[in-house]
Amino acid sequence: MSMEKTYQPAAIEKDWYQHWEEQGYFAPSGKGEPYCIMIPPPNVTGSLHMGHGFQESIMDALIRYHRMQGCNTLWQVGTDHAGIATQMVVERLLAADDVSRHDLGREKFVEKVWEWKEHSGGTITRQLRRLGASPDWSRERFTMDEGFYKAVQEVFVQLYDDGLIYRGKRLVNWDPKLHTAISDLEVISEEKQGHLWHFRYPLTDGSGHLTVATTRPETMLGDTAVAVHPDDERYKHLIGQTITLPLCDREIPVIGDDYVDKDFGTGCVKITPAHDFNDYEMGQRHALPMINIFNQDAQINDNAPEAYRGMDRFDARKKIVEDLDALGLLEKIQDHTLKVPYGDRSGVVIEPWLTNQWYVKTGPLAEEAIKAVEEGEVEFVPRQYENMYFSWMRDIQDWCISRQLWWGHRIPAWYDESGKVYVARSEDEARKKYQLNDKVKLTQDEDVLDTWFSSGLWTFGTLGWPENTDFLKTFHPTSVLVTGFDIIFFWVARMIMLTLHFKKEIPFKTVYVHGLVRDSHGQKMSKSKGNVLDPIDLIDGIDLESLVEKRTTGMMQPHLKQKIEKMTRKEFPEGIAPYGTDALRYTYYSLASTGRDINFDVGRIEGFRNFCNKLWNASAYVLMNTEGMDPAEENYTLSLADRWIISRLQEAEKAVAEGFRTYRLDLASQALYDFIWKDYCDWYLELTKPMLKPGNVDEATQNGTRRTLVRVLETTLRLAHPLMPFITEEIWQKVKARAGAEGETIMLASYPQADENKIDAQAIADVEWLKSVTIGVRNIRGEMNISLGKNIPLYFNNASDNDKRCIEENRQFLLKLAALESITVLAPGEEAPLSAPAYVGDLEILVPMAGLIDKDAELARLQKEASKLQTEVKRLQGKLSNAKFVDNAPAEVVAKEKDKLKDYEQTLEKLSEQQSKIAAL
RNA sequence: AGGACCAUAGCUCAGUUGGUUAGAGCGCUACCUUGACAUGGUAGAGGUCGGCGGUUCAAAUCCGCCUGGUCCUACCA
Repeated sequence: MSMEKTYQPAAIEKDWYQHWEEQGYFAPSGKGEPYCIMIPPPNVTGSLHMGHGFQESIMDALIRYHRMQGCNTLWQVGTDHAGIATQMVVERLLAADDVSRHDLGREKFVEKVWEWKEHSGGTITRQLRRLGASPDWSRERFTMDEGFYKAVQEVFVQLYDDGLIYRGKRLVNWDPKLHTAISDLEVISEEKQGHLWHFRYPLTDGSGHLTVATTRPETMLGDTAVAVHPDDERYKHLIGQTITLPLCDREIPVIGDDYVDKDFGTGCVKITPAHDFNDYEMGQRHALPMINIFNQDAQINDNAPEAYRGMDRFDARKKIVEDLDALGLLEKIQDHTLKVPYGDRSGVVIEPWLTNQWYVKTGPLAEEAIKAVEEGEVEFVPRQYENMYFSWMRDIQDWCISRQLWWGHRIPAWYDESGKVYVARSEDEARKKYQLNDKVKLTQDEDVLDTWFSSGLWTFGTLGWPENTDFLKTFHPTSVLVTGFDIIFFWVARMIMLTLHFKKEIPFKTVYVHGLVRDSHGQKMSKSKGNVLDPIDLIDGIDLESLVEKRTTGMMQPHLKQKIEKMTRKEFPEGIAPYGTDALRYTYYSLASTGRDINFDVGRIEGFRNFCNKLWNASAYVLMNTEGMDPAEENYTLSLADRWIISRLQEAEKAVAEGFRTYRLDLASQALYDFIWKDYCDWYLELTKPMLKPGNVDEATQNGTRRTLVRVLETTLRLAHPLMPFITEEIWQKVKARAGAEGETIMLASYPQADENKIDAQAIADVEWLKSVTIGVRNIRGEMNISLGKNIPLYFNNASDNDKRCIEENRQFLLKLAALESITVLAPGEEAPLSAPAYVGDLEILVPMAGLIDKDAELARLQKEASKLQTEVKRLQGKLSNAKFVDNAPAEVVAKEKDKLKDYEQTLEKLSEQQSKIAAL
């Protein structure tokens, strides 16, 4: 069974994936404890980015881990219909043919969207396969699925009947480009440089004027009051009087309200209840009229004076400032920094606008949702994210759930001709429910629901609710939700609220919150920064020209093109090498610690590609040395090395399990990496070499070595499989027979569990001894530039009984690992040749200098060692001469420090003896 | 304005309940194509753990303040 000289991921990944999928290995086994993860449904228009890659890799590791542990594992995938995003994509396509959705009409347009979805939607779920993800594809769901729509309707109707959904005319965040309301969370406020305009508003009685300051002059057309603080000595006598609003010639009152900050601006605020959230509330308090001055495009409407009608809001602003200036009413213009709200999809300034919308009354739902987390029913990992959750939940606003879009779940509400609303699952049901006869004409609400409304039902809606299906009974509540903190409010909070209300149970037991993937300098990856990495490119590799091309086409700001090109060429002069899926996944795991930012450094993936190659080549060695072996051979004895690697394996298994238990995949992956590279490859494989050399040891010991070699490898592969699925499967298939393992696939093989009884403390201690001695010799060789090709004689002096035993038992190992020509143990009093020394406790390891070592170089080496120790000795002496330390610290700690000091002092003494001996030459 | 998180080697990151000569990978230096692996091996250099104070016998670790960074939430028109 020969293997390629280097690991070639591209050669095996697709085949294995296809095989697994065809064999149905991803589906729940139907046996064992249920374990379920629901994918946070990515946007159907999306494609796989680094953040997805990271998240899916984590979920897949958790799923594979539990599947191998015998759980009945369901990982359910799907996408959400992303109302606004998807509608925009399709509209843009239509626009290319100069067609608008209004040309097509609603029904035709929605058909087009479905067509698009069939052909182009779900790119991301296809890309998921490249990551080796193992969800049950047969249960892939979409938020617009028929069954899911049923759940959405059911929830809407029930919430309405429970009094938790209502319709109301209120100010909403209106997107004048997309012509829809959006929720608070979809509004991004950005700090901008603007102005504060000071206008004089004349008092109606002609006795003077008030000066108001505003950042939005155009809204003055809708002013219905001017507010001052009731205690403001400057103005309080004016409360109750009126001013005549310039340009509109309307009389509006001066009111007192302690919302006004006396010290900001002029202390007088113009109040526009129809176009500002704070003014709206003040309007409610003072029963002010609301004058809406904008149409849906945020152009001035017919409620405003004729001169401004039809103008865009920003043009109107300019015009109004000019006109007021002409009237001598512009007092001054100040520079002013303010937060401007933008729509996160459209990028245009959001307008508070008065419309009829549907709302969820979140108060009662939030109360339960807070309780679930407080009482530990739902647990956040890391815990600190609970604060974020609580702070939002305790200050939650009612949730505007209607959207003026065509793509989405249509609101199950009907109106009669007088505008009275009837909520039911269908028009028929509405008639029955509200006892309406056929003469009443009903029309369905035109609006659709916020995508997150349906996403909120994801855990139970996708399992068949409202029907009580077997899957629902088995897998709900789900085990863990894996998500980014950016989505705690959007989604996690809403899922908890809705699921508690409808299922009377939590949606998931644990929320594992991971960080956000950024570039290696902590910058957010974005097209406009040109620092985007595509996970697929890291897997398959990409040449420089294609990468530059990819990063610089379709840019919103073409002027950045040159900069991005330069940066890309500098960072990736050779393009990106193909690293393979397992290396990418391993990189993700190594970064999955508790931090909030994940800085992805391409330098690290290369290291893990090398790691894959290391495992690959170690396996080649194992295969080469176990050819033709009988896995059932019973004539074997385990050597020290065998017992040691088996012990270390148990410890690695423990560490990996702990990493999974605490969601510290960085620690799990590190433990595994160290075990494979440092323990298994660097030491154990080297130790097997002298054992397998003919004539060195008896047959039973050789059998033991072969057995251990292949069995530890086989176990390690299973241990590593959740993290690196492809390479482990490929190798496992080659070694399983020799290791006496059975099964069709490593995916379904059992997961290794640490066995304390297999931890052999003596073996660990002995190998530690062996390593120390070897490293001592190697240090001398390395520092003295003695080639490893040259075998050297070695002397031991001052050996204890234990040292002598170790020397004897490890003679073969020592000869090989330290490349020795001979080993001599000096008897007490016996004179050693002049040597370069290393010390392991009391044991002196001596490399004779004759013909090998230069006097000055050796003196320098000894001096370096000595000064290191001197620093330590000084530190320890100081510590131990401090009575407070000796009196107060635990006796063990003091004893430990004393031992260390003694040890260092002795070594130091020997070093200086040695120095003077050599110096005397 | 309030809050969270972060600051450890040139770079990207670990560091459990306070006690390690503070670790890893990459990069760097020297040597090495040794029969698994040069995507490798061996050895080495490199850190007043952001700053200042405090608690303690003992602080990278706990507390306070400051500086720098990232990000939430709420905003003064």
